Amino acid sequence: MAEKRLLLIDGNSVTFKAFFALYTALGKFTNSEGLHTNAIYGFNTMLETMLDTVKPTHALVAFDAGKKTFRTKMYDDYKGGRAKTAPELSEQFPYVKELLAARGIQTYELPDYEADDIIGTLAKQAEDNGFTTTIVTGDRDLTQLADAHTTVSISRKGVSDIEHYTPAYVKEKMGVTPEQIIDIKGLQGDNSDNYPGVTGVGPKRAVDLIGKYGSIENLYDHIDEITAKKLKEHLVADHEEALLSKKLATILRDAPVEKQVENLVYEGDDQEKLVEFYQRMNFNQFLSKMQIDGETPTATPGLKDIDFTVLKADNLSSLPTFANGCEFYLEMLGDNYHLAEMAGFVIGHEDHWYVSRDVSLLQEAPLKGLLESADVAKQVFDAKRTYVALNRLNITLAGVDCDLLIASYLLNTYDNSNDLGRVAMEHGYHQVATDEDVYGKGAKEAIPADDVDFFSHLARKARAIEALRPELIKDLDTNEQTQLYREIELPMAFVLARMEIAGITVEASELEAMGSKFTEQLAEIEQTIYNEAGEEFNIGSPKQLGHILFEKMGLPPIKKTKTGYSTAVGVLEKLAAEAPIAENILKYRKISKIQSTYVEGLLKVIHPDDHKVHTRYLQTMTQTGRLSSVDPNLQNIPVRNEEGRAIRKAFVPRHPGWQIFSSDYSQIELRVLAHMSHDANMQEAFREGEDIHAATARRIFKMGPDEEVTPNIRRQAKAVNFGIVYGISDFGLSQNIGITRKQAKNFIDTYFEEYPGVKAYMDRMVQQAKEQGFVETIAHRRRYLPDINSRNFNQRSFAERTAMNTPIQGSAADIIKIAMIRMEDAVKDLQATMLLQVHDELIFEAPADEIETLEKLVPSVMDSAVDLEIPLKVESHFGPTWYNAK
DNA sequence: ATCCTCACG
DNA sequence: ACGTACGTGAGGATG
Repeated sequence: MAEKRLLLIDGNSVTFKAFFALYTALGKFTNSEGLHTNAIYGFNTMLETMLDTVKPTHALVAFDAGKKTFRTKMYDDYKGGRAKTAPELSEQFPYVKELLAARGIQTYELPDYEADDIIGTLAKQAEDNGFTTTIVTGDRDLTQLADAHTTVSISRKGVSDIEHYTPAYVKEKMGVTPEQIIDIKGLQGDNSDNYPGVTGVGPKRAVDLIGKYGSIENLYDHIDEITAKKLKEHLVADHEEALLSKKLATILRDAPVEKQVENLVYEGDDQEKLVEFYQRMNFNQFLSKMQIDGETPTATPGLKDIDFTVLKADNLSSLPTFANGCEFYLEMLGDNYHLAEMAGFVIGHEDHWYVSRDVSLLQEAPLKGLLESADVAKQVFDAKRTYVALNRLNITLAGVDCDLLIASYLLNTYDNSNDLGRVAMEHGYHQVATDEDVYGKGAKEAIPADDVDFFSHLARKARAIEALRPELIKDLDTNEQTQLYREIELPMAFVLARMEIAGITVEASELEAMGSKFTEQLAEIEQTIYNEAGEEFNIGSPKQLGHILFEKMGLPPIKKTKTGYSTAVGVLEKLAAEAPIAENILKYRKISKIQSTYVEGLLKVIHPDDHKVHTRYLQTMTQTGRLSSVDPNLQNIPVRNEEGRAIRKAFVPRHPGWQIFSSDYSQIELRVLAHMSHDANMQEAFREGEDIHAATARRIFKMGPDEEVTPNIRRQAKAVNFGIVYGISDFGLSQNIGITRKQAKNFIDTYFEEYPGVKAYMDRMVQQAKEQGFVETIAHRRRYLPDINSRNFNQRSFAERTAMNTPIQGSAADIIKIAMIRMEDAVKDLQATMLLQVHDELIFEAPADEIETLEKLVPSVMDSAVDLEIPLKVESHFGPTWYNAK
C-alpha cells in the first residue's frame, strides 16, 4: 500500500503568525480594493513550503469556530483579557479559506471546540489508520501531539523558518515527553490563554518536578517528599488550579469531528480558481511561480490570446487614420531612454493592434504624421520616455491625451512603478504581464526572439492602456485632480523631456584637472592616516575604520549603528578634539566623495558627441510631488563647501560667451507654510520683508526691539524653522543644534505660542490624515498615510510628521512646476534655454545679451505662478559657469 | 541586495 | 517608554 501522508494545519494560529511576521510590511500588502493581504500571503508561503516538503496525500486546515468553547464553560476567563483582533487581520480570514479552496484543501471548524481539538482528534484517527502526520501551527502547546508517526512543525520567526518537533526533539528542547507537556502547563499555567497554574512555579521548576514525578497526579501522590517549604505550600494551596489548568491544556483526541480522515484527500490546485485568486490579491510572485512550475512555461497564467498585425514597409498604407485616437507604446530595454536601443512598438485602437520590431517604420508615412499630429489623440504610458526616444528618431511627439503612468501616480504616489504590467495589476487589470515576466531580469533580460511572445506583450500593453484609461480619468475627477493632471503634470512631462534633451555642457578637462589634484591630496592624507593609525587599512570601510579607532586606538565610541560603530561626521567631529586622525579622516572622506561621485561619476556620463550630460528627471517617484534626478543626479551637485562647489566650474553654457543664469525661490517652504496656516505673525514677517529666521529668533527668545540678533541666535532660530517644516520633535531639534531635549521642547512650545496659526495647521493636517487617510497640497496632490492610525508608536509618529511636512514640500513642488510650464512660453522668443531644476531653483543658459531680460522675466514668471496670501520672493544670479552663478 | 555614508533642497 | 527630524540618489564595502 502506498504511504498515506496527512497534513493538518491550525488555520487560526498560522494566519496570526503570518500576520505578525509580515506586520512591518502591512502597508505594502494591499490589493487594488484596499484589502490587506499580508497574512494571506504569509499563509500561502508557509503552505507552499509544507506542500513541498510533506507532499501530502491528505490535508485539512482547522479553524476555531468562535470565542466560546467547552473550555470557557470550564473556566470563564479562558483566553480572557486578550486584545481584540486587529481589523486588518480579521478581514483576511475569509480569504485564507478561499485560498485553501482554490488549492484543493478542505477546511473545517466545529462549534464549541478549538482548532487544536480538531487536529488532535484527526491525528489520532490518522495514527490508527496508518498515516504519517504533519501538524503545522504557531503554537508550542501542540507539541503534546508529537509521536512516532506525528511531527509537529512550528513556525518560528518568519513564515518559512520552521522547527520540526518529533518526540525526541520535544524531549531535547523542552526536557519532557510530549505527553508531559500538559503537566508542565498545568503547573506553570499559561499567560496568553490566561489560566493560572501553581503560584511560584515557572518553566524551570515545572520541568524539574515533572521530570522527577512524571505527572501532576503522581506529584500530588508524593507531595510529602517535597522539602522546599514555600513550594509545597503553594502546591497544596493551588491543587485545584493545577488540575484545572492541566485539563484546559489537554487537547482532545475524541472531539465530535464529523470528518473521516480517509476523506481528506488532497486534490491539488484548481489552476483556474487559483490564478483568479492570485490576480485579485495582486500576488504577482505566486503567479510567476505558477508560470515557471506550470505546463506552459512561456505564458503567464490567465492571459488570453491577442490578435495583432505585423507592420512592414509594404502594408503601412493599410493603417487606419485613428480619428478617434490611438494607443501607442514604444518598447526599449533598460531605463535610460537617452541611450537604450528601441526594440519595437505597437499602435492601434479597439482591439486592432499593429506591431513591429522595426522602429524606423515610425519615420515613414503615415506613422510619422500620426505621431506628430496634435489632432490625433495618443494614449500612452510614460509620455516623457516616449517623447525623448522618438526625438532620437527625429519625430516630435504631439497630441498626447493621456499618460497612464502619470495618472496612476497622481491617484496614489505609492504606485510609482515604471512597469505597465505592474501598474495595471494595481488597478485590478490582469491581461498584461510585467516586463520582468516577459523579458526576464538581470543578465537574462532580453527581448524575446519569438514574434508571438513579443508582439502579444506589446499588443496587451496597448490594450491595457485603452482599458484602464476611462477608470483612471474618472478617479482623477472624483479626487478633484483633473486640473493637476491636465494643467500641471502632463505638460510638465514635455517640458522636462526638452530639458533632458537639451542637457548641460560639462567640461571634461576641468573635471580631469580637479581629479588629478584630488588624487595627489588623497595619497598624502592617506599616508598621514596610516602613520597615525600605525598600520595600513581601508579608510573607506566603516568596519575597518571602526576597528582602528575604537578598538586599536581606544577612542570612545559615541554612537552605534545596527552593525557596529558609527563613524559618521557627527561622531568624528566629536573625536577630532582629542584625536587628529579624526580630522584627517573627515578630510579624506570629503575629498574621496567629491572624487568618486562627482569627478569620476560625471566623467562617466558625459556624452562623447555633444559634451553634455543628459539627466533623467523622475516625475513619478517621490511621495511629495518633487522631481528626482538620476543618471546622473544633477540635483545634488556640491555647493555647501568650497572644495565641492568647485565641481560647478565644469558646468558651462553650450556656447562661448554665454552665461549660466539661475533663479531660486527664497524661503519657499516657510512662505507656503505662512500661506496654508494663515498665521498672522508669520505672514506679517514676510509682508514686511523681514529676515524670517531673525524674526523667529526675536519671537522665541522674547527679544526686545533694540536687542541684536547674533549669528548664533539666528542659527538656532533657523534650525527651529526647519524643524517646524519637517514636523518637529524635541529630540530631533535637540540633536540638530546640540541643546538638551528640555530646552528644545521649550523652544517649540514658545514657537507655537508665537505662531498659533502654525500650531493649528499642524494639528489640522494630522487630524485630516486620520479622518480621510490622506493629506493634500494646494494643487490637490495627494499622499495617503495608512500608518497614521498605527498602534506602533514609531510608524504613527512618522506618519504624523509626514502629514505636516508633505503639504508644505508638495505645494512648493506644485508652485515651481507651474512656473516651469509657463517659463517655456515666456522664453520662447529668446535663445535662453531652461536646463535644470533643483527643487526651488531653475537654471538656464543664455547669450550674455539676454541676461538683462532674464533678470526681470524669470523671477516674474516664478513669483506669479500662484497667488498666495503672502508674496513669493525670487533671487537671481549669473556667471560664465554654474560656479559663478551665485 | 543591503548597509553606511554623504551630496543636495 | 517607545526612538525620531522631511524629501531624494550614488558610491563603496560587505554579506
